[in-house]
Amino acid sequence: MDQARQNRLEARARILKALGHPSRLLILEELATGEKCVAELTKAVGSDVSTVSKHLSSLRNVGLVHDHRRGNQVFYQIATPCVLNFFNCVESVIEANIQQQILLIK
Amino acid sequence: MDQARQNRLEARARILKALGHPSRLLILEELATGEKCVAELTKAVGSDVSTVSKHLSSLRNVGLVHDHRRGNQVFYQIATPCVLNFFNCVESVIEANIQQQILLIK
DNA sequence: CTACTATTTGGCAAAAATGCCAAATACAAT
DNA sequence: ATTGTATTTGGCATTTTTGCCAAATAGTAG
Repeated sequence: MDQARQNRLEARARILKALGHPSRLLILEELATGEKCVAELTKAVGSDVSTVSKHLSSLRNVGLVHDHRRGNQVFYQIATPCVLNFFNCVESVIEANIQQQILLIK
Repeated sequence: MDQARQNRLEARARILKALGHPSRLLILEELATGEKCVAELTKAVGSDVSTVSKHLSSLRNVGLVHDHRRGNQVFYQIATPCVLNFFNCVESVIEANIQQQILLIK
């Protein structure tokens, strides 16, 4: 496999891996309606604030969200609207699974 | 957070997690042109056949691919065409990253 | 049945991800 | 400067993922 293809696949995988966690998906859903600060997201997720902060770092590191400080709080927002297309893509796979009785809920 | 939402997020995360590995993305790309047997995919990936077999299990377990045996080989195919939409989604995020100089290649 | 090819599974060690607490940092207000 | 609130980082234990080898299983052919 050539190096360019390898790099491209790794870049894609990094983004998808960042999406592969329920809390991080929840965060993106919360941000879909507009920017939110860490405290708000922490409340929505229900984990320790340090845990949520690290999830946010994961999302930021692959360019899925942006952040900016206002006063002493940090607000996160979805980086590009197209991120939300993921949900449609995933949902159609889940739909197909249901019809084929592949249960993803464990 | 209500249980239904939690379940939905976990189902989505499971699919995205399965997509979060370069070899598994390569496999899906290979399958985009039509079904292939394990040996062919193993050659494309370049890992041990047992490793590739486990990657294929991951993809099958979340309903991204189907398999069927013909003779003594097993052929894999993409389960639903919409899976390929993922690549477009990811690519648009990568594009945005490049413009903002977030490098995903390490 | 035996030999052969193709694939999967078990087992294991190494690596990465997860989530908490405690400590550090950033900023605001007094 | 000190205190208080908001967020991030360090450290660490636990869990999960990864990838190889060896062994088991599935099927074909002689």
